[in-house]
Amino acid sequence: MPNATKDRKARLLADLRSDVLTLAMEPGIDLDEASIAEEYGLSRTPLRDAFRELAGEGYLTLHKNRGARVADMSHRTLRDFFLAAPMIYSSVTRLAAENATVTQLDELKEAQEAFKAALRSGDARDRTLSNNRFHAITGEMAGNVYLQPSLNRLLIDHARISMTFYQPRNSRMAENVVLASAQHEGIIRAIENGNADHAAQLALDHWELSRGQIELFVMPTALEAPLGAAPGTRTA
Amino acid sequence: MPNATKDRKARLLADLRSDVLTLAMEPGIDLDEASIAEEYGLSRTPLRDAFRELAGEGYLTLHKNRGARVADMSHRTLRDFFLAAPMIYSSVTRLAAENATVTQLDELKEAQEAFKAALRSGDARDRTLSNNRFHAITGEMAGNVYLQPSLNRLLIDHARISMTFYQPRNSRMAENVVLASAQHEGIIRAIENGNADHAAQLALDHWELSRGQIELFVMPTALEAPLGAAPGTRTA
DNA sequence: GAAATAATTATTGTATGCAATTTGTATTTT
DNA sequence: AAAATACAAATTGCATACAATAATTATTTC
Repeated sequence: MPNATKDRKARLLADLRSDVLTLAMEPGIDLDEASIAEEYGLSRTPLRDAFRELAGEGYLTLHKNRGARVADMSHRTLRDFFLAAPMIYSSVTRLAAENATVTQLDELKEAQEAFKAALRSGDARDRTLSNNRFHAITGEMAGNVYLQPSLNRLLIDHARISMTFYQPRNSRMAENVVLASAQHEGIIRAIENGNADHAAQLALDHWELSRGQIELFVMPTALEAPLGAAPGTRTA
Repeated sequence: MPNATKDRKARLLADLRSDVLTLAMEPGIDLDEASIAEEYGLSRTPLRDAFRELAGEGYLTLHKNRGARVADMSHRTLRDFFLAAPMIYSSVTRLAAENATVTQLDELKEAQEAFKAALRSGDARDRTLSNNRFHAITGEMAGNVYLQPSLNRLLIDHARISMTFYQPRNSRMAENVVLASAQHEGIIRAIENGNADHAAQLALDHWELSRGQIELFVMPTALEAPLGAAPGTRTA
């Protein structure tokens, strides 16, 4: 009577999702059916079912006769990400302002509280997951079945990119995270007031902040070492 | 030795996809596992696997302990469709012009030939499927993993909406289909020349034509009958 | 006779065993 | 010794059997 298989399957799904989002499972690694099935007390049938479900959502990719892998991330996907994100984020946030229900608004505020708590605790995993949840809720608010799948795929990789690039190693980065939190509050207000244009603009601002943070990491300020003088240098 | 189970599963997937796209399977109806499994000579395990796969792509929806249904279409989805379509179509076509390979371009031309052949034959099913394929190829050309899932969902419902609304019942509608074909040719040229801006604009034009066709059907010109004079009228 | 409850049937979800495919290792051949 | 082939182990895919859940029918109760 404790732990129905149904619950174990739900737990598996939730675990895999957050493990992928937080990079606890690295992009590209393949998942062993037998060991995971045993770990969760499930047979391989419902496990494979869960893999298919997660593959449909973009967390995993399935290769025939080769099993499931954590969805890959290449430099190509990073470029695709930069292209698609601002358009989808602003559109979704606009529609969220137009269609949000009071229940959803409460959920959004709740997610934001969790996000702030994560900032205080300094736990990267919590920060990523609560931020992910915040934006996923805006997707539910928008309620557009055609945009939702793209948003959710963006959110998966946004979480993973943040986990690699968002480890505040200087004050500038730390300030940005606080600013991001303030932007969340602004988005909440815009949605609450049904101000669609403003919500869309705030989403773009929010994206720009995130983009800047990522670029800071991808293209750091160059080292300043005089040519040919660096110790340990072998050839020009 | 003929018809490996693998092939039967592939056939099942292809059949279900085209049946959904062409409305041979109506939105909302539920699929019986046992009968379909028998029809295709498969056991229920690979069948359910196929259902999950198609659910991930948006063709079906899965309800727990209630099996699979053909994805629904409501007035709500129609509104969502009108909102999302122009943005996604134009973005994808733009990216297609930037990234298409020669192989993909050949496939696109091939799809367009099939589309024209379908116009000549007058077969609505062929027209819908070849048109669907044309636009799906532009999605592959764009190759943006974040936009593709939304595009594919749009294409599913675009096909279904076209199947209901695009049955040329007057010369205006028939002309529009020929114009749509010409627009396809324009899109091919723009992609071939790598003219992204032009491709994006042509995609918008193409969308507007389709939208107008749909509106013609959703909001037909009103009947002109004098008030109270219609035969068979019962109450005001 | 209508409503409610119980029993039956049908359908979906899971577990196990077997078939097929792939991967790694050992053996053979040049 | 290197390459190629053949064999063995492991992993994935499918089929059947069973368990659990929902839908239907029959029975009881008022």
